[in-house]
Amino acid sequence: MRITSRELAKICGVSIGTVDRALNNRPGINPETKERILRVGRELGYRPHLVARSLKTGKTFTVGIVVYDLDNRFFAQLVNAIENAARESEYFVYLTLSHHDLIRERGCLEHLASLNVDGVLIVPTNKGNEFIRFVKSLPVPVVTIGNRISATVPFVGLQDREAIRGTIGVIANKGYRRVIYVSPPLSYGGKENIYEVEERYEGFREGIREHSLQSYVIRDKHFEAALSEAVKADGGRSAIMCSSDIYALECLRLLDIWGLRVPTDIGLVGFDDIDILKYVRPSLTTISYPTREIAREAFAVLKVLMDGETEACPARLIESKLILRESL
Amino acid sequence: MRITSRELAKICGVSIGTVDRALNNRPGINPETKERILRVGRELGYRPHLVARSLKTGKTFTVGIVVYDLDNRFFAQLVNAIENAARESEYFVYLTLSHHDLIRERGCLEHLASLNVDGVLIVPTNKGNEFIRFVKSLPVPVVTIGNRISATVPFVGLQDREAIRGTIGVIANKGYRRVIYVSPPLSYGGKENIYEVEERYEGFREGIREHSLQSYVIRDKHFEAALSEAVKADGGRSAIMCSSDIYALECLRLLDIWGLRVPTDIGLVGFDDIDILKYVRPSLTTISYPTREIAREAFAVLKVLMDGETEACPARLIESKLILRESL
DNA sequence: GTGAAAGCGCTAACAC
DNA sequence: GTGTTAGCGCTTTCAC
Repeated sequence: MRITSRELAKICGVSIGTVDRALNNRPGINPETKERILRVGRELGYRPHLVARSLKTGKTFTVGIVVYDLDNRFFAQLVNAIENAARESEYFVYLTLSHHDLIRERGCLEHLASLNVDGVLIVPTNKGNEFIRFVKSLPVPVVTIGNRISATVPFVGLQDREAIRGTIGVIANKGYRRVIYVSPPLSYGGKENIYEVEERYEGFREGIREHSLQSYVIRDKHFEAALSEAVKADGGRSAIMCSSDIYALECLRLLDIWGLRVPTDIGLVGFDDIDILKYVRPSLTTISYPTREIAREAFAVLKVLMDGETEACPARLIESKLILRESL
Repeated sequence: MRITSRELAKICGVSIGTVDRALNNRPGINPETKERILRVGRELGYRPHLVARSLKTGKTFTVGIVVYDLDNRFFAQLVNAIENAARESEYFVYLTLSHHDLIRERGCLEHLASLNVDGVLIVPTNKGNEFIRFVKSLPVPVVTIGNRISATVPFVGLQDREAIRGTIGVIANKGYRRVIYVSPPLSYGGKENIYEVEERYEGFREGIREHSLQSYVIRDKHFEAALSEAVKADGGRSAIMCSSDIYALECLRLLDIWGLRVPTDIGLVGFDDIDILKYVRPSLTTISYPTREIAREAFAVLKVLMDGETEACPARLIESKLILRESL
């Protein structure tokens, strides 16, 4: 059923070394011998046994990915783009899902290490010194995406803070005097890594300060009541800044129910530029999230590390831009 | 950095065989010895070398997945659910994307075979005898999902045909006299496997026949012009049946532009029940696509095959149901 | 230009 | 209860 290089050697009446030279384009082989071996190999459906090769060479040409899940569009696109980038460099990907679970995430990393992947790309849920030490103890290079865990661990992410701060500026310039910030927490208890959420919030605060605007912050998961109160409160022309498009869509739905028109009565800005926005009216002003670029960059950074660069701790911040549509 | 079982044995002053007994819960070892080995192993960060284990045992506890891409929600959810199902059985997943490319898909399968995965789950793009032979020649069990390639290859999919046929019945009962079927092709040239698309179309034709309705079929990729003509044509109260929600949303957008009200002027039904529908108004009547169930079932089927069942060629058709909302 | 042999880290069969 | 050994399929070094 499955033929080994040793068997192929026997069949061709040559040594296993010669078969290896033929199969892997190594020098020092008679072209005719090579041709014959390759032909027979093809006929017999010889397939290299990558597990055996890896054991010998120590390379698996595999990268491990750890993300929360793929129900989230962002992660799906990210993994998609990583697979593409990896494939271009002849790497294949092991996919593991952490489900935003601290223990499970560590399990994923342990397992990937045991599998001898050449590198790992992770959107981390864990944070803190102990985790940083753990990550550094792994025998493979790890690049974090989105949620930074340390300046000493390679990272690729978005300029979240600058993006929101700049957007608040645009909001101010458009004459809004008050911004309602909607950012339900991804997690409770403070154990999870919500670096990106925090960065966005910091950007909001900076923007508010810079432009002396009024602000109202909603961080409850069930934000309907809070939002209702916020929009009713008087304080000048208001805009809602959401930390993600999903919340913005939810706001849009609620505002519609309450009979408030966007952007006439109130402005609305999202974050992520998810693809379903084109089916929504009024069209949503949002901040782009260049997932593909992040994925490419993350793989590129990992590649450098996998290729032997051990001293560097690269970090890249990808720029995002405001996409002005009808809702602001 | 990385410690092997042989080194661990030396450090503990025992043989490698004893270490193996300790690490893998094998009988015939003094509990104290075992405890000591485990403790030292933990302290030194011993991690089993899964590549070496696989080479020896022939099992990798890995399944390969081949899908078009993850930008498509359906595939993302499918892969997500497969990863979950696999993990429950202690399997990990290799993810490969075919991008609906015939050659690349074969490459994915070849590679997965070389990697010695224990099984493969694939939503195939290829079809035809030659491909069927190729799939059967692989040294690992393969389960096809969605697009069937042969009754002799394990398959898990949806009852597409019955679902649409039944839906046409509901449309007829609601008094519609004419159904416009919108199903832009996924591919051209007839080389690609569009089994599911074909099944849906067959279901449509059967339904039309059963209920003696008028029909109008649109299969162009750019269907705006055709749809415009179709809705203008007279022929009694009409409903649009789309082969996927994405097209239904597109139709909704166009109908809105043309000033046609749904469902007052025209009915509309989608397929897949994608999650963004809740942000759309009028809410869309659609046919469910129980992705999770399909994924679970597919993995379950594969598991049986991986566990040694070689004679059977299981096939499962998952039921889907019509979800009545405002648009019909 | 080709062959022989060692060994990657593990498991499993067998010996004691 | 523990040790020894062969070998999974490949790559790589060295000898001829």
